[in-house]
Amino acid sequence: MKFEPVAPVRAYERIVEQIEEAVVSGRLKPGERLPGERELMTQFGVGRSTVREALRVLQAAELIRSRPGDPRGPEVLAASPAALHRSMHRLARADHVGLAELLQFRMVLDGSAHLLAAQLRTDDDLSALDTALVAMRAGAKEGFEQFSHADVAFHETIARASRNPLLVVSAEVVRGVVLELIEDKLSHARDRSALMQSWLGHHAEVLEAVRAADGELAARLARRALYDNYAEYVPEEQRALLTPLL
Amino acid sequence: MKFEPVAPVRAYERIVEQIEEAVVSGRLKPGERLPGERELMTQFGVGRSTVREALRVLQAAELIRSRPGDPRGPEVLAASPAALHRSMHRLARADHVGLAELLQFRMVLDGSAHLLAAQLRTDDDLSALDTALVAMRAGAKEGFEQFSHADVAFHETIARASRNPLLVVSAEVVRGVVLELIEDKLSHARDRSALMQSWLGHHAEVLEAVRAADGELAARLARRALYDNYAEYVPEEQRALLTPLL
DNA sequence: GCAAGTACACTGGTCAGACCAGTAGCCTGA
DNA sequence: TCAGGCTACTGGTCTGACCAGTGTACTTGC
Repeated sequence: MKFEPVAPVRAYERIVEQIEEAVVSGRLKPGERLPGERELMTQFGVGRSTVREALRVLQAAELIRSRPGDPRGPEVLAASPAALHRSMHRLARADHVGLAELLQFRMVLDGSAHLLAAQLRTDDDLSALDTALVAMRAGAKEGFEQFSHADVAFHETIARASRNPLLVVSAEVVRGVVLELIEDKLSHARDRSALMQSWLGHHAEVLEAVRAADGELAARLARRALYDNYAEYVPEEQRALLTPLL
Repeated sequence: MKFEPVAPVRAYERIVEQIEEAVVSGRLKPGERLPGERELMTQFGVGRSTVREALRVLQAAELIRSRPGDPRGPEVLAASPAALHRSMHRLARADHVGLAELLQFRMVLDGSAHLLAAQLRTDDDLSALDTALVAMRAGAKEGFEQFSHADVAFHETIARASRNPLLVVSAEVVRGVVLELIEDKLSHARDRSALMQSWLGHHAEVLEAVRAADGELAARLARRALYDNYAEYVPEEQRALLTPLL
């Protein structure tokens, strides 16, 4: 005979559960409104502070948003990767997850995205990629920031062409965290224009592989590009984590 | 001239920022204690409800834990993937993500985990995998639930051997969500023992590839095993999403 | 009739004070 | 020495209050 350990369940947690269930199950759709706090406290039969703590938790999870003065009540938000981004960022800043692991993960995700994109891409995807690459060439002349924006757009186009929202979101999150970790080093990079030229070359190659529907090649090129551009910021003894992916 | 939009900053958010900064920067180490709520309200110069809402947010982010009655105050927790797990779970349950996408993502993650595990595995990893496989064989005789447990353990051992905590967590989360989506169908499966035998065969093959340090083979086998076992639950017209990974 | 402006009811954010169940650690008595 | 009880204090919850700010409906001016 085995018993489960029990933990006291706080009132606010029960409220969070109920509302979260209603949101993720789709019974409450994005844009819809929750009753106001005073109404919720009668519906749940608790005090306002309890209701508020529940709403705080839901708000921190990016499920709802409440603004003072709005008589329509708290708004149910569309699912967004913001919470995922935050928790991954926190985890990354904590120990156990360094740049090496992040970069490795990004090589995995980006590589797979390229693989899938190359095999599932439509003509629309290809032309979107063409324009993205053109924008990168233009951005390279204007400045590093514009170039970065265009670069991000290119990667997002690839991810979208993979037809997998989880891949899109994860890749986006990991890319963001990686960039945050090295943006200071990147901004001190000596020869930015050489950097941008190198990236442009990589991207053009990748695009050709995608156009040729050669998934393996596109994936390998993408991973290689990440390695070439970022490995120098990874401590030397950890680069062994990355090389198996090349 | 461009101005940034401003959002009013709530008092509790400032408190969250300060404490979070102290935690992630390492100024507050896991196991250490925060002052009690009444003490915090004097330090921050706010009311107790404000302090509590801040603590709720931090608690939802798995940064602290507070228990009533403990005179030492709220405890700072070690960084854990629990929050990441929750947010990814929520995102995956949200719409736009069906079984096909989940399975595709899982094939990507598991495949990469196997690839890395095969190339980075130590002898300890190999013996852990051996015992996991033995446990699966034993579990197959006892019942489906024991078998499932052992199967999960095998996958987790692989993931850990990949040396990437992000991969471990993501794979675990996606596996959990996939299982949630099809557990009812799985429990109605006609011939469970044949199912278990098939899985056992797949795992043994994979293990040999890992032992031989053949990453490509291990990855391909792992993806193929997932496809063979789960593709039947994916609507036919969406299986095209999965085949590029085989 | 309609647009601009205003008043108001109500929202969420915050505070103060209170009560309760439950805990950690001390303190007592054997 | 140690089991058992005591107590001061914890976090969880409730009530009631005030405020700045908002959306709506109404009024005003044209």
